[in-house]
Amino acid sequence: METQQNCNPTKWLDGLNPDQCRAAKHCAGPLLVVAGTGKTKTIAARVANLIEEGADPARILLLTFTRRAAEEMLRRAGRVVGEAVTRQVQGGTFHAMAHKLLRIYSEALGLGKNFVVIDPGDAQDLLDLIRTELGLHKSESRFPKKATLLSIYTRCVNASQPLNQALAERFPSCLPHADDIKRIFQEFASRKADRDLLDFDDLLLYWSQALDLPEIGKAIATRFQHILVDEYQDTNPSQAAILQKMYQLMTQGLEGTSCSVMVVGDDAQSIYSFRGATVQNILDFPEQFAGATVITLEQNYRSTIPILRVANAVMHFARKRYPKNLRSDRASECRPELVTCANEMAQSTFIADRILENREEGIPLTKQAVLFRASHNSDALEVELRRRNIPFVKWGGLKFLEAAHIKDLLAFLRVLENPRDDLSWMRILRMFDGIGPGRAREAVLHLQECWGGFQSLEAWNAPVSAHAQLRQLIDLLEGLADSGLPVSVEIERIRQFCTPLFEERYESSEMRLRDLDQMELLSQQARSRTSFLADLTLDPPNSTGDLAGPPLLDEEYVVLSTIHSAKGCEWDAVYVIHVADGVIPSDMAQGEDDLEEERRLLYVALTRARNRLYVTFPWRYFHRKHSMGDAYSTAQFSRFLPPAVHFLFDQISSCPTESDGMPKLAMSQPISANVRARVRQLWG
DNA sequence: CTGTTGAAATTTTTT
DNA sequence: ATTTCAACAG
Repeated sequence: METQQNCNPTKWLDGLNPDQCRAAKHCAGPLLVVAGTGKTKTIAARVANLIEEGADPARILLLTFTRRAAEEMLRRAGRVVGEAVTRQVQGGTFHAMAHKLLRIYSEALGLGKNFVVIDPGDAQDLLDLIRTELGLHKSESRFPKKATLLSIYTRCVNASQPLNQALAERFPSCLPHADDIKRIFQEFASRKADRDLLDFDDLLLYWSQALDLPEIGKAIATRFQHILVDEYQDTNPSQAAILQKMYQLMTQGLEGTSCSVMVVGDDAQSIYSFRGATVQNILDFPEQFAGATVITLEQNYRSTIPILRVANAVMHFARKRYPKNLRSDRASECRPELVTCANEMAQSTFIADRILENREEGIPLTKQAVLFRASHNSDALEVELRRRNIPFVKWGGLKFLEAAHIKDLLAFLRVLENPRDDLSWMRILRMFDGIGPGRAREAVLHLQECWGGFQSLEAWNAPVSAHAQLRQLIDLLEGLADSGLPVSVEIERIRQFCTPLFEERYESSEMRLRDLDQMELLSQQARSRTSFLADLTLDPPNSTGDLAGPPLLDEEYVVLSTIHSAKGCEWDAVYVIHVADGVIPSDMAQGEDDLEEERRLLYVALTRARNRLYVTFPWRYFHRKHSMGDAYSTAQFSRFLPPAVHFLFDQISSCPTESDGMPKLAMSQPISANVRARVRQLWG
């Protein structure tokens, strides 16, 4: 490569251009790197460089957006300095790191030793519970639902906005209920505190608060010497505050030693404002961190020139642009394709055909991905791929943990972990005959008042229909409570207990029970129940598929992913489907800022492609909304791809009448028997 | 209060 | 298609 002449001939800096090299070798102080691509490489090189220069790997903190991203970077760095060394690097998401630190300092912080992290689903349930208790569910005008309540709450906490402002800006329809919402939130907060429950937002909040305490703050911050943060454009004010405090305390506490903070991001790729993220964090970095060095990486290493032209064209019409001149020297004859499909079926057919064609031409399935706005956008395609035996893995779809039966299982584990977790108690008790929300609450109240181990449940005046089940429950919990048995054994016993209950309660109980077996398998790797529960909530497996074990290296599959989940990834061939108005931008996006975020979302999708890019949309699509009359309507191409930019594409129109009679291509050679088996197992 | 039934409303993105 | 809500019988 021609770009390495300015670098030292040190191997971990090989292949970096001068700017990347500067970022990797930056020794002390704040550093902002604004970049579209080449970030992963730069961060990995910097980690390696720090270690080679003598930094203690255990005092490097690498904060990323997903755990997968952290692993990838450390894997790369590990190739240079050795895996044994990079394993010591502290890496993960803000939330996971918060959890780790809070476990260490829980007592000093006045947190219960056995605090439990609750996922957004639990938080919603708790909000719902409070809402009904306060009798707000039957007010005359429609009261916001639990999901809405949680997003309002999250917004207030993460953007540190007062409730009224958040409501006015993002949820104007809820403004009339402001007072009641406030009451719910107050109760929500105090109840979590009473029961030692922390939701995702609390994790950040507690970390931030802990840093304000003189002793503990210093102790936490000086554990580290160098902090690196990826995807900084998608951090929220709460995370920025943590970073700022951390750095301040580090510089105070480590006088004489050099320390650094590096953030990497791209304002054009900020797509998480719905979660409170703000691009302002990147823009304000030089002010918030005095003396910051700023490096811009303008060279795009990923995409070919024709692909980059399309991406740049999309951003060209952006209302607010932070000019960046992305260059590529990857010439190509191959122009992106803009495909109008007659309907969703035709779109699926087109994609499946192209995937196989590209595979014939030497692009393995693993280097191809289909991206879309909403997870259900791939429904029809999934049917088609399955029909043709094309293996695929879907990212970011239904969350495994959201399944009722998995929550049931976790409720048992949580009660063992923290008997004050009344949410979980309610969940368990409601499985029994004759116990509904009312009785369950009664029981929980009873337990709270006179807790003396699990047998206290016996003293509660339960309905006769549930007596036998309750007796069994007490035996189960007592048998497990302080037994020191591994989690997998606990799950095995719980499974036995649940089997008759599931068979009565659920339609497809066999499938659900098999899921519990998967959980048992998964838990065999866990160090303890505590860590098993925490890992599961902070880094949930996406589907049953993730539980079937790590995919083998020789397995071939196409990735189907929401655009959000595709962040930071790249593929040789990328298909972006459903690029229609109403999908991208989503009908939900109302305000101008929302629309701009949708535009960036499309930009992110397009720039995932290295060599080949296909943009498709179905012209006629089916409405589920009004089942009478007009079930079909016609769509238009996304407004972000106006006719003026169509010349950058090869334009194709695929008609159903043409392909109807044609023999469909199918996977000709078996890819590998175990993929088949796995695919069958997943969806059969 | 529970558990069932049927009608009505509602669909983004995720640590 | 799924979830939420109201109404009613036990």
